Amino acid sequence: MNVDSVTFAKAIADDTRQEIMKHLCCVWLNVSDLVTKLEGRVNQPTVSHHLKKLEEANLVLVRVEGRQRFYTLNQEQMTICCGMLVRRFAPDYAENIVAIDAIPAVKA
Amino acid sequence: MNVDSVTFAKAIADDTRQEIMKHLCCVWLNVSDLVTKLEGRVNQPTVSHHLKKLEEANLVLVRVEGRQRFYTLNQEQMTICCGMLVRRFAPDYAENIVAIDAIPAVKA
DNA sequence: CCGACATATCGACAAACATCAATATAAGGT
DNA sequence: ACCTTATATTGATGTTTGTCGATATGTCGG
Repeated sequence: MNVDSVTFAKAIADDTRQEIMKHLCCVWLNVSDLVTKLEGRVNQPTVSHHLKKLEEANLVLVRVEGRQRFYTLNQEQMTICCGMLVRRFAPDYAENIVAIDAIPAVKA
Repeated sequence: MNVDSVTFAKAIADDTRQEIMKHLCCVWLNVSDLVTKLEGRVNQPTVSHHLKKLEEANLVLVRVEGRQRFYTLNQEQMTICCGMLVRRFAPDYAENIVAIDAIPAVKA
């Protein structure tokens, strides 16, 4: 599922959302865990709302387990989008980015 | 002038702004030129407003010449910010990005 | 079935933002 | 000095967006 560069930018253009992303980096967490990690700064419906936004931008992977939903950051999509941005808006530097499809194996 | 990742994301999280960025990529244009390129979709004060936002995020370079202001996209800042995003939110892929300060010479 | 738990959705509200018309500032040219 | 051109700023307006409380949906255990 591809996403244009404006959609990507909008998805990450929020403080709370980036904090959530940080917590989901290399880790699987469910919604309640995230609410806890955010230490009462926002509450559950808000977290769900942000997760939906991230999901729409394909920036999180979801695993449903019973009544819980576990999320983790989609690092591949992050890399693809950043690569797209550099190729589009920094072509003089684009050679310093390795295309995602040029990566042989990925340790997800 | 450094900029955090949320400021960067907010700066590029708009359709018109990305269109302006595209027009300023590898080219110096003044405000009137940009208004022309946008073919009446937005008018001059709006373009100035967007340029200010981009300038605040250090995403454009400015050259004042008489009463005109020429802008161009700051590709180095774009690269730095995208690199920061990948290192922060895609650490498993970060090795595929060459740090900006590791680049010997840059053809600006 | 029912109650407890996990998450999503809805409606309301305020803040942030993009846009415009009008005006201000500023720099040349005549 | 005056007019013109180039850009910035201001004030208003409509839209988008983040947040919350309340409620709905869905799932599990007993």
